[in-house]
Amino acid sequence: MPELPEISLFKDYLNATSLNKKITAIEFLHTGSLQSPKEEFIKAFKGKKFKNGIRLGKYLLIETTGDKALVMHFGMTGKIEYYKNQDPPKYSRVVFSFEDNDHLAYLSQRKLGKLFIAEGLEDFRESQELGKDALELTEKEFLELLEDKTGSIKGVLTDQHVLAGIGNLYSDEMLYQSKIHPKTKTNAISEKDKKQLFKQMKKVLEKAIEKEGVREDFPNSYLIKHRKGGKDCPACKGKIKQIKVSGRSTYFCPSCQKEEK
DNA sequence: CCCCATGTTGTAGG
DNA sequence: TCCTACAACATGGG
Repeated sequence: MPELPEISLFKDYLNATSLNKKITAIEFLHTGSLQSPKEEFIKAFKGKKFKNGIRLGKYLLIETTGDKALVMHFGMTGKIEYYKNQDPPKYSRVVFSFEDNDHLAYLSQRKLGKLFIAEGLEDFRESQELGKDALELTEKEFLELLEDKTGSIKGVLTDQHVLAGIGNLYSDEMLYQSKIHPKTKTNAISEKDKKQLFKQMKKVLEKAIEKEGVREDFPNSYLIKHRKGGKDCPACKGKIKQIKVSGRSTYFCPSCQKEEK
């Protein structure tokens, strides 16, 4: 699930369920995601409370009553699940148990997610060399970021070091909504189109948060509902095409999104 | 069996 | 330096 909109939902979910309760135990069903030894996690978080979840690109940073923050990354298939009185959900890798006997599980089916211990928000941002969050960017900053880039626009949008939060699914969507071919060289895009892309970037991310990432609930004019090679483009009745851009499967409409070089 | 999947990272080459 | 292609990680679904 996890690009910026999904992490935003995880953040709200965490803040609604798991704050201000003492963590009485941390159980590790699989340690592959840990970026520090598990003893360090126990030392940093056992006996502490989660105070506040903050989204940072595709990362969820959780401030605690201790002096360390817990950071979750979800890879391609991760999520969190709050539960009580039952076995951990399938694919649970780490389980935090609270003083009221409820639990928060960190799940990662494909084990591509990561858990970090961080000093704080800025510190973590720097250590990961993360770009500014896509939802916090101003138009001016966005235009400046694209300024000197020669690579494909899709590659730039999904480069977390340039701007943080956009992945494969939603980059295709905002390019489709902006009628820009994903392979277009970034510095070949007109000022007008870049401003349009900025607008669509915000709109698409906000719409996805509003719809809670549920594909079926998006407007029919969204590519996400037709994201498969050979399907009809909702705007022009052409066929959606699949290609590879920046190593990722990319879907677009060849007649709406003309390739300009 | 094959290919595909909302991510990241390291390597090799132009 | 910057960019692209590709493999690797690990697992499940069609």
